[in-house]
Amino acid sequence: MNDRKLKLADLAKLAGVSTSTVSRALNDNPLIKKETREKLQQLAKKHNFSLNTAASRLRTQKTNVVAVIINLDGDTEQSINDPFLLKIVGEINLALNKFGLELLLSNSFMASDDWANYFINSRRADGIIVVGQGKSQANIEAAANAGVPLVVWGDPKTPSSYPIVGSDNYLGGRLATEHLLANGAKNILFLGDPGHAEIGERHRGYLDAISEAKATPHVVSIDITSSAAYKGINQLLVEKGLCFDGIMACSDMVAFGAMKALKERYISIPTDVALVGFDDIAMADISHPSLSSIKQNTQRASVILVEKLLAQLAGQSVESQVVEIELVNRQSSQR
Amino acid sequence: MNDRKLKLADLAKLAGVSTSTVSRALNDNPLIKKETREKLQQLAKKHNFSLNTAASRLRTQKTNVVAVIINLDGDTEQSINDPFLLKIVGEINLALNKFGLELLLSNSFMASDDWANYFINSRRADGIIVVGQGKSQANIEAAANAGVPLVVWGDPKTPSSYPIVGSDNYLGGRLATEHLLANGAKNILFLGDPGHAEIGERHRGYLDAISEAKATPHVVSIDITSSAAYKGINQLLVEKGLCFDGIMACSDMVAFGAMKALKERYISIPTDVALVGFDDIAMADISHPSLSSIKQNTQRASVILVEKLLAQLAGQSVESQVVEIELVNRQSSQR
DNA sequence: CTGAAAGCGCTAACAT
DNA sequence: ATGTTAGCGCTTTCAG
Repeated sequence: MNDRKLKLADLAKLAGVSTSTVSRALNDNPLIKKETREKLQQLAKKHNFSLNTAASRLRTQKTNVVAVIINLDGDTEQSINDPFLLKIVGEINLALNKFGLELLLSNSFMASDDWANYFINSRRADGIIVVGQGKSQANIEAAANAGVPLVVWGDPKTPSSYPIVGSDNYLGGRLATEHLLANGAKNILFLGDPGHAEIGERHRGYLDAISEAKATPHVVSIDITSSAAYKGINQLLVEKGLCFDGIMACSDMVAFGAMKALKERYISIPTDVALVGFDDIAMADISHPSLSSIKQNTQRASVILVEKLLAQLAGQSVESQVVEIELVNRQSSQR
Repeated sequence: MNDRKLKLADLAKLAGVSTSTVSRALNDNPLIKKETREKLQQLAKKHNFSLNTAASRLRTQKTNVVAVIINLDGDTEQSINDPFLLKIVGEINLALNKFGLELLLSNSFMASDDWANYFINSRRADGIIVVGQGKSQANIEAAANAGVPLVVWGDPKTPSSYPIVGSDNYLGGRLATEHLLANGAKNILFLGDPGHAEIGERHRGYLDAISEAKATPHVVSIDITSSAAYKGINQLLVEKGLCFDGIMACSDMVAFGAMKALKERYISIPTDVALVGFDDIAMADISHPSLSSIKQNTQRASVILVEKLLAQLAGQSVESQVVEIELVNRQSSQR
């Protein structure tokens, strides 16, 4: 790093071979004899040499970079506060690294209308992973139809011209609700915004489970934030009193907001109200009472997302895919 | 995006001017007459044209990319679970975007010994922002001395040859402790690992406040995770009973772990034990009781980090800088 | 104010 | 198994 930056040609001169040989050796091209290759790789390491990615990207027309876009309807609240996002982004990064790809992070470009163009046409990235479907899929659809290689973390059952990888939200909603019913809850609230794609599916699962149990559904539609949940439950309690004995929350953060409202009024969890969240963030285990939740397999989903993106880049056609979910049974729903 | 990718030369031909004119126009070079410039910019937009960043990076030897490295001693637990990290990374991204820079995220390369080389020598990024000092600063120091442009989010009072931006951790520790004392706590525990740079400073602040109050310090040294805190407090209670009436936790997540242990034993917060955390994550406001905490100004710190990196890239010498902190007073410490 | 032309550092046909 | 060489698409000196 101290000596003026070496280039491939310098290294070639040092080794007394041609630039193509060095290039091939460093790229593990099998055309190069093993011992030559190893010798050159050692020389490179010794001189602290790295290929200039700008040059090789220009030449190969590939970046090995994937842009990850956090897509949250300008709902900055959630974007900044939900730990679940970090979990996903972290897992995606790991998955990308595994395939030799790098992660260009963006949480602000979704706003502009030609975000896809921005990343792809400018050769900033080879493909895009969109995290979250948001409320409207129109712009994603448009980008996909324009030929932008992209995959989406979201609800895989949504009809789309691009692959969506995510949990079986319907099943999650159903399992959570059935679990509450099995634990004796009769009047179960759904807490969340069904207008949001993934949450809409959770809501459907909830509705079906409720209807099978011949119970009455009740939706408290709120923004996907703790504070909205807190306010929503508070208001309901003020207006109608304790008219429910179970809550299926659309996310753990939302569940915590509800929990706070309940605790402040000394409504016991799970005795008076049983509660299940969604996401299984770290806090679910550490809250008191601990929060039962639907665990999403973010690690597996991330690997699949990357694999699908790569397949797409290789020209294959790819389908949406569901990853399994699991109910994690903790104190908040146990009675 | 449908027609084969245009290049600068194509656009120049379309407009009947030279490539240099187009290049200058798109880069807002004042040399170009205003009307020519606007005409060309419109043409570019109309044809959905973007400059090929690989080519321009190769030519200019600048990437306008900053690598952000999450540095956490391979302590994956915290890395994946602490919402505070997301907050910082999000803010840094915003700050970078403000300056026309992009964020290359890395949470796994710190492990390799030549991470700095990897990003800088290969021209993947112009500079590096390291988030967190971790337990050892040796490798950061080495990279900085080798001339890698880098800034660190950490404790600004740590002696270093690179600029560190972060909160006044000493003051934070002191304020939190003084606050607990003012609320009547006599036996205040410090919960966290003082071997960690930033936490060490918080600990020093704690010690000074304790000693001024002629109280007795007591450190429970644990990993910076909720579960370690939970176990630590549990064990202490088992072995010595309720031998304390206040806890200064090194982070909010750690505070929540402690809270859980206390609640499970029906020890009242804040009546029996008053509690203050650090970071002021969203959950602090939504927990019950809500958690008093030292709020770090991550937004301001992020902007400063980016400014300092830019100054460094411009060849100026830059110093570490402290950003203000603030005690947010909530229920957990109120009596 | 605009144009011509060189060259950033690499890779991959093509040649041997 | 290795070398020669053209060229990826842009920016910028130099010339006008």
